[in-house]
Amino acid sequence: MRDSTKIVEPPPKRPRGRPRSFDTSEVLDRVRMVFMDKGFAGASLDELAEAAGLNRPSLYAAFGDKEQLYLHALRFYGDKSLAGLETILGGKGSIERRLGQVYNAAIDLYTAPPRPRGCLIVGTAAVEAPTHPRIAAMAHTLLLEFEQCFEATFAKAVAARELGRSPSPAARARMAGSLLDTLAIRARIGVAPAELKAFAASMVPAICG
Amino acid sequence: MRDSTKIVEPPPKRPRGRPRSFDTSEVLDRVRMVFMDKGFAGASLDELAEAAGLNRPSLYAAFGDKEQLYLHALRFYGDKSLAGLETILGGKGSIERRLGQVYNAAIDLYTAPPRPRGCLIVGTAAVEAPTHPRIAAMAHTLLLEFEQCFEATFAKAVAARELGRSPSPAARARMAGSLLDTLAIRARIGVAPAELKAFAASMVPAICG
DNA sequence: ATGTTTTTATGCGATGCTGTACAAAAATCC
DNA sequence: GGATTTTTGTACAGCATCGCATAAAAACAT
Repeated sequence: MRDSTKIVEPPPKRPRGRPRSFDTSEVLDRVRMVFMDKGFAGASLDELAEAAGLNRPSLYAAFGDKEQLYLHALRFYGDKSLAGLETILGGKGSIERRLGQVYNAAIDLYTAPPRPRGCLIVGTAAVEAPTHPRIAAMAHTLLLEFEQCFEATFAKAVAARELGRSPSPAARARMAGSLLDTLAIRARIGVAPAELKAFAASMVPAICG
Repeated sequence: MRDSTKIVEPPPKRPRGRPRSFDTSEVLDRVRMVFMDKGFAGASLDELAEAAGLNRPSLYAAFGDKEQLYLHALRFYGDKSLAGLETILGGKGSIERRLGQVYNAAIDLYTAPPRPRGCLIVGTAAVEAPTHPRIAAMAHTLLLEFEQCFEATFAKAVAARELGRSPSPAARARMAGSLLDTLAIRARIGVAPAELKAFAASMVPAICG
């Protein structure tokens, strides 16, 4: 069934051998779910492979051992979350409105059915910090990136005379990031979404005040 | 070497059989250390027994299986922490000063050598929440008790005209408890104590403002 | 002293988990 | 079409872990 009109396709660049039967992003998403449910230490490779829809050797070949697989999932999750944060913070409306949207979106994710899982970084990466320095380092880096994103946004709001100089954008960013930590933790241990949203809503004016 | 003067000793009440060779509090403390290092899922009963200085069957006989052992350690840790919190908050000085003392003490504990371990509740109990409802429930209860302790203190400060009516003591308590969460998480992933203390110090006036 | 009760200590069976080896399958290159 | 390359699926060896069974030890009771 070869088409004779050989269009210059965007170089598909099929590597060489048998093609993979899975999509990397989807595997990392499914694997992340398992890690969020059971934690890093509590998740077995059998569960991970089954959730990913492939078998252990394929997982090992594609991502390495369990720690490396987790790091891949963590990086992927962090980047996606960061992109979402930037999108919301870069949107329209007052700084208070955008901050509120960030927290509502975060709480929706943290408490999404079928069960609240909180945040991968705060809820599962932090536990492993004492025993897995690389996980600790990546978690640390990601939280920093979140705060930098907040800080840049607050700095712009100050420049636009929407916020006062004090507290500094950095200080406000620390408060904003800190609030995300708490929401993630409390969501995971079962605090109701409505309660979390009420708390977040009460904190937004404090951060922007 | 029996003393003839048979003083009415506080009824030692030796139960009946062979006496235990360990002290419950000390075992729970040592076990807690292991749980804080490795997490609940990551800690093996061999490690726990060795750290406790006794063998597995004794652990099982005294506390039950791993989850029950963890729950014992968690309750013990929570009660001790709560007592420490009450002591500091019930002490002398302005509300700001006492709050500052709370955070400094917490950060010292969270970052104590040989390595930062954060808080048992936030750092290890939260992870297990989706898979161990009883752990989640106890963690939830403990965080509530912390907040109630804060709230009572703020209410007293309001009654003493040291704080304004708004934000409410409950709202201030949520902020105060939330800050502890963040400090515990960040300590565990390696943020330096000095940085944590600076952040906490900057938040105290915000909570008391 | 003998018996009873409770804790200790050793050891074991069963299960689960990790990581890899090996052959079949599916694609490209020549 | 045949060779090559990479992925897939099954199977397996090795090890760790959990929970308990069983016997010895250390106390009290009579």
